[in-house]
Amino acid sequence: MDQPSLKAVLGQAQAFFASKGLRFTKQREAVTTLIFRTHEHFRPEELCERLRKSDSSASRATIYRTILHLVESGMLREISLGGGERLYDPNFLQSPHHNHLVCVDCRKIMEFEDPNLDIMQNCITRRMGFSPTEKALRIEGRCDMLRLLGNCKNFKAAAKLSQRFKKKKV
Amino acid sequence: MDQPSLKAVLGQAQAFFASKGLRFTKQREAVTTLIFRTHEHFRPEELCERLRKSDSSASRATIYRTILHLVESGMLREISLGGGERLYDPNFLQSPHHNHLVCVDCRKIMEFEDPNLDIMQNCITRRMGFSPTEKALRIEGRCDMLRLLGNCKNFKAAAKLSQRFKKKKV
DNA sequence: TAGCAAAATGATATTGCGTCTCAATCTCGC
DNA sequence: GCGAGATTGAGACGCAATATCATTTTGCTA
Repeated sequence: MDQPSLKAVLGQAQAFFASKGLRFTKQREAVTTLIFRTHEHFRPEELCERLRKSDSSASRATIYRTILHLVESGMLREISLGGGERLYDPNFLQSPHHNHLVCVDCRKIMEFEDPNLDIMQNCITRRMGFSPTEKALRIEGRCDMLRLLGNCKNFKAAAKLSQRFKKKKV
Repeated sequence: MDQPSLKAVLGQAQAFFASKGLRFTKQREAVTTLIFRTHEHFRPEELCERLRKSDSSASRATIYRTILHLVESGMLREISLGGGERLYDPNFLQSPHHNHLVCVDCRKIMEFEDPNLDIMQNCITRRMGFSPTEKALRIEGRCDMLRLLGNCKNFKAAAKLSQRFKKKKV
């Protein structure tokens, strides 16, 4: 799907806040802009960091509150990796039906769509007595980076590389 | 699948520890027993609580360490709900291929198996350049409890109920 | 059996992330 | 301009998980 311009996104956010009788303040706009300017998944604390580095400003409390609002609006969604980590995904505006494939080794996340999978997901959900939501499904796999590294002659180097790889926020 | 006796499970754990040159101490046995005596998903902190109430004992540190070992052994697996919560699932010994359906409202978890889904999962994983793991897949849905509660005449009561429902560790 | 080294434990400190509180500030409508 | 209600930000707080480290336990060997 075409990706909506930042301007359109901000408009949508503003409309949502208005519909709730809330104000679209400078801070909320800054946070929203920061979130939707790129298409990266992010951790709230990262966002705080990024905002601190930018010229705009908003306190941690405000950032967390704004995230909650945006989630409520449906523009932003939480996705959870293992390890109790919480990420947010700003990409549901472009592709409302995408799912996530997570690497169990390095936590890298790939997005994908699959209509057949969606159908099956709905069937199973109903079969179990639940009702389907628009929410994503998550699959785990192995992106094979570690296995490839394991084949290196120099294991030390491989280990180091894999460490760096793990730390990289994907 | 038949569920293995606790004795067999303990034997398997002991064998794993031995294979790693580790001891199967009183504490580790107590933790392992507590985990596999029931088939409930659990939070580490809950386990600490349960152990404190029992006649055996192990410190929090030991409990966390034992959990890690059991995960490494493959007998125990981490499953993640949303909200950064971390649960552990002791049921992969009986049904190695089951998946989880999680209610987005109350976090209730249902286990299910579906060979077709497994096949599709494998296809997608490979298509994306990953290799499949034995790891579970997670679907989200709505168990409809909240919707049903919403139909109550007495909304206050419904809200309270739903709160209790949310708090209940399922 | 005594003694040693490695493994294991447990009390405590520390970290990280998220929430809560509350006084100060802002904004909108009157 | 005024007042009510919304918003903000600084800091306190809570909780889960990890790290540290002195002490204890265990298995092995002399």
